[in-house]
Amino acid sequence: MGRKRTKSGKIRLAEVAELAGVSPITASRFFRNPEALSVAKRTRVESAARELGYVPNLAARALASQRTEVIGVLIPSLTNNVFSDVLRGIYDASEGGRYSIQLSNTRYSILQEEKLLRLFLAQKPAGLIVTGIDQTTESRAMLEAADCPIVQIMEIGPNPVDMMIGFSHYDAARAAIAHLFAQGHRKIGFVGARMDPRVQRRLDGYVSAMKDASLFEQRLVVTTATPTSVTLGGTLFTDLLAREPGIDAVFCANDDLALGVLFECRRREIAIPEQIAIVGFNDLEFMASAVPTLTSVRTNRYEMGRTAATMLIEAIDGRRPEQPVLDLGFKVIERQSSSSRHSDSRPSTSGGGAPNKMVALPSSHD
Amino acid sequence: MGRKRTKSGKIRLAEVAELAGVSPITASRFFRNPEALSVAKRTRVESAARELGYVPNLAARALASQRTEVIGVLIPSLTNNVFSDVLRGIYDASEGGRYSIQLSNTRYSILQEEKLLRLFLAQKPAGLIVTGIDQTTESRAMLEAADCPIVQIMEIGPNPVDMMIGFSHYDAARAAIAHLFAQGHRKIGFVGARMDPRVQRRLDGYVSAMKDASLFEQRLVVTTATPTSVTLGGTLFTDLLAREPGIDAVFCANDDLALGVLFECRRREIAIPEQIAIVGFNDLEFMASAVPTLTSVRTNRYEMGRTAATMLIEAIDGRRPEQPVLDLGFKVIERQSSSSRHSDSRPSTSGGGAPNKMVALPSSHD
DNA sequence: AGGAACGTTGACAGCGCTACCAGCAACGAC
DNA sequence: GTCGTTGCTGGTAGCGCTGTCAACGTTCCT
Repeated sequence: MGRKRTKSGKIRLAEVAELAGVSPITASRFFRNPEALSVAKRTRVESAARELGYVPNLAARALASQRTEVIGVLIPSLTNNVFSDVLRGIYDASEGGRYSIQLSNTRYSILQEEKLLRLFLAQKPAGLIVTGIDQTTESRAMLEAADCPIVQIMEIGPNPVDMMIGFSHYDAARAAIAHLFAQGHRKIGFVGARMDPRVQRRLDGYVSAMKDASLFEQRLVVTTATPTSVTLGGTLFTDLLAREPGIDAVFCANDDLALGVLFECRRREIAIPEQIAIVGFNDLEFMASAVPTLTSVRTNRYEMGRTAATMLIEAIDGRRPEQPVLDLGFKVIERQSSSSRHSDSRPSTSGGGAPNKMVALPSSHD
Repeated sequence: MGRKRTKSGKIRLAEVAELAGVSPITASRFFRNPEALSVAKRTRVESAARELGYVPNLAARALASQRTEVIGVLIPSLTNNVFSDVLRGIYDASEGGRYSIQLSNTRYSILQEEKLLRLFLAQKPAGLIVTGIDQTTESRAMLEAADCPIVQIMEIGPNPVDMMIGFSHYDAARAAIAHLFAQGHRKIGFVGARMDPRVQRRLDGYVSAMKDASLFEQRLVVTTATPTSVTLGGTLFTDLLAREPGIDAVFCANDDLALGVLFECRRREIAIPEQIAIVGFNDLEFMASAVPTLTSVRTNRYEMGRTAATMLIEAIDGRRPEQPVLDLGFKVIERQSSSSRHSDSRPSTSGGGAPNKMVALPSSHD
């Protein structure tokens, strides 16, 4: 016969209902849709629940309702500052709500992503946030078949699975190069690490801008599959100089590399920006504080995470956004490392303070 | 009458059991303790499950077994590099296993931590990882009453709730100051931000080392509750110089501040280490690559996360570690920014390469 | 006044799995 | 030959909650 389980000692919904003098189902409704109850019963259930310290059993709820209140998040890296900002936005937006975040790390592998996706979908998540637009065809099929809202983050592109929020890395790179052109630079090198799809698109933007100006040369591009680091910035820049000593500017695919280039210039006593200009990507906090201050392309990472989670939760609750694809754009933040007007240089004090020049552009979808 | 639920269309354990020609309970055992089955049934269930593409329903499992396979992780910040390394270790160690990670951010508030703890414990997690040893008495009571293994990470101290892994921030700070003393520095300033309990203990270590040498002065200490940043390093250092222009070294409570101090010295044309030596804390990657390279106290953050999760999972599975408190120690990595032997300076090439001097010390518990 | 429409409530069964115990066969000890 | 003992298997009864539908009372309309 049956078991003699320890009954877990916890307060159940039935106890709350009994104390409140209502049926269990009414008590259940109180927690899911309080407006459906009469005010009298609502207050009775509320005080009963409080008095008993009732906490719903999520496992039972998930089993009975055939759905979970879990939002799956797939990101390629936990180390990269870029994703920690996005994550913070996601967590901030989900905090206090009924949905909990289930995070997994694809390590920049789309096969790993596919595996994790399979795992996630088997648990019927309430929603999914996935990074980028480069999934395996298998992953893509699973996402399209999934019966939950999905947000793709970090970039925008054609054929969204569902919702999409990000910006055009291609356009952002072109804007960075346009800025360098405007400052009079011509022999502009590209330094990139990891070469994940988004970095690749920044490279594509660089190449197209250079080709448009008939200035592209393959030897101006130095990339590696190695994960990014400040040290690597110095190494790649050293390679670039060896190949083409005559460069007058470097566009770095991210800010860590840019900082590495800055330090390498210091070691080699190369004057910035007089001899070589530097532009980074993402506008991490330290860029404004370096000596000289470093130009970068600002991206709205925290906002991206926050908005993605907000949109997703709205969609889960049945309020789909009017605008399923959101372009958060970017801004080229001009600082000393690429400024030809030296009189504009900021005074030699701690970073921050003086407003930076900005070139704001919405990225166009192509 | 009953409902006409859509039956979710998914394969259930009963179907697997039927195809394998065993009872559902035997099939269930296969997934939890395969050794308990005869080899014949084991293979039958295995192939049946594979054939049907069976995925266990975690909600049903959790409901029936009265426990979840969730490990709760409470950390104070998602932005801080320090925690992203720890997190990466935790995720790496849990990957592939049966436990999933539930992460929450306390934002350095022990009240928020208490709230989250209550939330977590209500769901009966399989285990918990909490940051630090400074919980509210209420939190402490909940942790002690919790019937799951718990690991406290980031530091070690007396009275562990259960397991503990970290190092002594106090001793690490003392070692950093001892190193500066050995290099002949005497007027050593302290720069700290956020002032969470661990930074506070680094300050305590600094104060005690200075007092031991009869060199302590209150005006050598500049701190703020503001979150840390590179820019803030410059600002605090500026304050420090204003108070005490005669300092010959700065101990920074973390590496971001140290980088900010480095840049501020550049702005003020203060020679490092000739006029002022700099020591940071954590040894983030960029420290080895800065110009000059920056001395720091290396902490084993990834290992800490990894080991914490591994220990916790072992404990959940009933194999408690012999050593419930683990001191991961630290190392003072001496680099140019605090080296009085200038001939030792590294050649002007990209960072990395030449081995660094190290002073390894296990932290003593006091 | 009769009935439709609405708002509110409750009974019932069951979501998919596992704890508990019992049963059964095989084997060794006495 | 009988009695444990061990190893494997299965039956039963839930775990705590919610979907479905029916039923009730009230209001508003014709």
